[in-house]
Amino acid sequence: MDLKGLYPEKRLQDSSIGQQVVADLRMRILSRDLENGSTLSENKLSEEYNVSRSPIRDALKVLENEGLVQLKRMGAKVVGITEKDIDEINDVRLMMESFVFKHLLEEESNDALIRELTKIVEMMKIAFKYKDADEISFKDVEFHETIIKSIHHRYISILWSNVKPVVECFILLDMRHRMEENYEDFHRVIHNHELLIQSIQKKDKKLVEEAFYLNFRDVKKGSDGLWDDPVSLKKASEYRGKQ
Amino acid sequence: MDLKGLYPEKRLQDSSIGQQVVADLRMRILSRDLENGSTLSENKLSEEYNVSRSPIRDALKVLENEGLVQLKRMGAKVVGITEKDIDEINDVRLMMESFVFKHLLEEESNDALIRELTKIVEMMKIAFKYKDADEISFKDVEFHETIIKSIHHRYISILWSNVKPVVECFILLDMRHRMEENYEDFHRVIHNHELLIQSIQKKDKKLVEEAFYLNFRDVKKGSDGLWDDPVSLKKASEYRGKQ
DNA sequence: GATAGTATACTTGTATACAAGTATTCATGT
DNA sequence: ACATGAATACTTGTATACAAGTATACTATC
Repeated sequence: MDLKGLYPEKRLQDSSIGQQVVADLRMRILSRDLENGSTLSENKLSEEYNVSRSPIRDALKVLENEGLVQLKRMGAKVVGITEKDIDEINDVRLMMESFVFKHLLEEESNDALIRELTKIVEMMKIAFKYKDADEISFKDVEFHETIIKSIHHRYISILWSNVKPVVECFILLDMRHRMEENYEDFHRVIHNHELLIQSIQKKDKKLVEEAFYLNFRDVKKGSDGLWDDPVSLKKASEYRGKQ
Repeated sequence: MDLKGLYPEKRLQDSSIGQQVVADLRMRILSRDLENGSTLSENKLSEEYNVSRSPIRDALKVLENEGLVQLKRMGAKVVGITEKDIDEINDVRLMMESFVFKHLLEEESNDALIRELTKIVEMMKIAFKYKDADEISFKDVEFHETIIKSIHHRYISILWSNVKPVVECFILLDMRHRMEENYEDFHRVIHNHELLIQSIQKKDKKLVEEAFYLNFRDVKKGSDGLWDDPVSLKKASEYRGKQ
């Protein structure tokens, strides 16, 4: 099988071919390696990846669910994402996390959650120290996932599982981009997460919303223009760290 | 192919076998025809439905996305839904529609939307007049979908598309149940939708949230106990109208 | 040259075949 | 009686084959 390798391969260790193809295609779409509006053919893809049509079919179905392709009568049309879509994803992330926080207020203690989040941020710092953009990304996603899952609300978890792959993918590209262009940004990224922990701990509704808002706004600012700039995107997608 | 036929067949006219199986399995899971906790085998299902494994596989993947089964190493474990899950679905529906309304406030005119919603409610009334529980259900779903899609927000639409099938399914069962047990409820169902239209028209944030809340609360009240009562569920699932 | 009709090369959806892996069962040895 | 281990019957994931349908291109006709 011939993946483009934009997605960290160690994360695909025990995955089926189908899942590997999904991860690869997703990265290719978000990084514009596959042009928006172009049409993917199951046959051509299966040739390109040197696998049969079965895993390709599976992959395209998953991508359709995520809104990255449209399965038409003939071929899968690449939809991809623009700057506006990133804003919209963050819209719904903010919506979901606000929802979660409302539920967090009803719990008697958040100690376990706080502890877990603190651990993740500490690991983010290590990843930052070693300039490992990918690891920072995964920890970032894990941070937010941990918050969401903490309220054990089945349907908010299902919603999250449907946006998570795209979020993960765009954070990966975003962080790689920052690592090259806005290195100092990471201090703020980490600071924002610490702020979030504090405000959750204080159960201060206003503070939390501010922290959420700050986080998503900084995310936007740091990568401004990235998603409509094919050159930066290509660079980011091919970034492999400095070590 | 041998479907159980719990899902209105006319809606499956041009669907692929895979899609038909999804709809059938979904209804069977929600109506407890397939017991929660039981394990589905691709082979057994393909025998039962007299189709090959391919469409069954597709179906199970879709159901996994919706959280109705868990694809384990051996077999698909039926998760199904309880009364609590219904509450949680309505939680996220309320969250999503509140989000949508916030965006609606920013539009200069909602006339087209109001017109569309009014049309749908009128059709609901006709469906009610003819005691067509299924058609009422579809119009109910269409009503909420119309609101959600009206703001042309890609990711809220994607989220909706992921919960829609389950919502549709549980509304179907719910309405069939009411048609037999709480017939008079429909007046309130329709009234609630009219209320919702009015409050959207007035752009009154408070009124809308009240209307949303009322709608979802009444939904809950009207079908209280249904989801933990296998007998009622079975009756509802087999309901075919009085004509 | 324009148009209608046909042939061809694609497409998807389904069926089937196969390989690799896992649970279960049953027999064997202690 | 109980543990160990091999045989069996399952499972999934992938590959391949086929049927039915659709777009494209070409040819024949006006």
